[in-house]
Amino acid sequence: MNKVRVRFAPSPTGALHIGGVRTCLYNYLFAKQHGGELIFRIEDTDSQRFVPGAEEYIIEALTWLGIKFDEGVSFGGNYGPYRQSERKDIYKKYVQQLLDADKAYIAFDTPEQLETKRKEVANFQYDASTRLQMTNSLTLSNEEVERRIANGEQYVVRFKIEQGEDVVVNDLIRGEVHINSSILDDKVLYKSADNLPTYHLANIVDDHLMEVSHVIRGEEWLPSAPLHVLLYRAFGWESTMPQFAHLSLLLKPDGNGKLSKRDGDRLGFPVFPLEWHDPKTGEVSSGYRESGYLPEAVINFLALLGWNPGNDQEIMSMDELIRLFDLKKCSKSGAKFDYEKGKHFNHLYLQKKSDSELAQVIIAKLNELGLESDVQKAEAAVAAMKERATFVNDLWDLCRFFFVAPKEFNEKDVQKRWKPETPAMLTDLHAFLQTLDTFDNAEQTEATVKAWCEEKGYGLGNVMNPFRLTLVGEMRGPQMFAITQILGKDEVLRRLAYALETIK
RNA sequence: GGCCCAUUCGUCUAUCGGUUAGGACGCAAGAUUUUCAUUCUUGAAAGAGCGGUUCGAUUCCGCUAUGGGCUACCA
Repeated sequence: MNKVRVRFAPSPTGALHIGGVRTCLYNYLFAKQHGGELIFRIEDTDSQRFVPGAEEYIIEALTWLGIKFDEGVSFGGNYGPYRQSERKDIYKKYVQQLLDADKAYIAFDTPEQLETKRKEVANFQYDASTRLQMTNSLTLSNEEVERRIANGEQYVVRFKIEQGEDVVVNDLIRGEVHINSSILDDKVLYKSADNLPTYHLANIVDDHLMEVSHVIRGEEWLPSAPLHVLLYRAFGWESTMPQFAHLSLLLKPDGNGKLSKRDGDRLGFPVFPLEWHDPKTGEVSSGYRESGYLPEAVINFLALLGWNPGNDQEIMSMDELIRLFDLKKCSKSGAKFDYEKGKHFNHLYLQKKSDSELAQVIIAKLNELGLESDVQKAEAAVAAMKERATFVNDLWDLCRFFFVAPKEFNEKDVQKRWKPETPAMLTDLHAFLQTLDTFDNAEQTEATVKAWCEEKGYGLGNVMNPFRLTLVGEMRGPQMFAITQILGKDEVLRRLAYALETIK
């Protein structure tokens, strides 16, 4: 196999969709597995849809996820420029080549004229059967064409597709896909209005010039793949044409259709890797990073949506994914996006993090709130609580009570656990705890307190449940004596006393 | 409408003609627990339909149905 060179080539029209992230990931895995290169190209041939900030967003998102490019926009390389809007001269040359070879022609039909044509004629298509009835260089004299251009009349260049040819696309995932060229229309390759090519032309020229070996992209491109094959042929580049692999789409979790930007907010999960502030609408969309996801978890989860290693293994690091990834094992059918499973992966990856690393989240929050930050205590709290957390953001909610004493007590829990005899018992407990030196050994404290309860004839539950209420404020949390150990004697006694004063 | 792609538990999927159709998420039950979780165990849960090919089809072929994509001077 020749040198593997693949590209990820988004349009800067907004935030990078999670499906786009997956496409990029697969390209990355494939490139790394074969010791090849991943190129980052910006396809901004539609000046109308350009959104400022999108390019930076895409780079930041992929960097966060650990996907690295070898060359491209902002990464350098010898095949630039990598932004299509900066390659106008290159495209112009190749369009001319097609024109000279009579494989393309100039057309003056305005969008409005085409629009009315489509309304008049059912299933109208600009192709071999209709092109001779239209206003183009095939029906106009050379002089007339030149006159119109000289007059500044706008035109497009269309690809002249011959009819009746069986075009074969050899897809690495789907096998051979046949399409008859008769159903293809004479695609617009170039627009004089903005001096830019359309996707199809730019794509072929760039992939050829950048020596791309494999085109791994979404299934939405499969119908135009035959057109691309025809273009390679028209340029005489068929022998070096890249191999194609069309990935199945990510579908909405409910109902029908492919996953869209709107689905995230509608169904309550992010569809973007990072939070996105739309500069045009001012709309804010949530992101995986801000929601407390770990990049490793997102990668692992995404990799499995449409691919699997062929066995039961599900947990894989980026390195393992690189080693195991296989285009042939990519599924042909679309995958509904399963948010619950994504959460599960994040939970798993969160558990793998060390206490000291996760404690940083608590420290940051303490600093933010102007509270005293105690690294040891934060680590102990995280150690006690992390297994309950799904997201990084859950950590503070879970650990909060260790650092902020309850001011109020959950009413329902009080009703259920705070019995008439409780104040007397807890007052008694308070006095007893005062006699202990330290709570540093949870097991020992537990044994001591249990023995005391027994001696006093107090039911364990009658003491422990309201005791928990006084320390936590509600009936939740880890083992009681893990709590007392972390809080320490002074704080425990203080909370106990406060609760006895407060709860009526 | 036309063209293309697809179809195994609710969801993601394994199976390269012969299996009690496996795993994971989710769900249910049980165990653990002085609380809430976590965890563990167990369970329910699938080859779209109809025809072929074959000794034998989830697996190969065809049709139908269903889902998806494309059908722009958007990518």
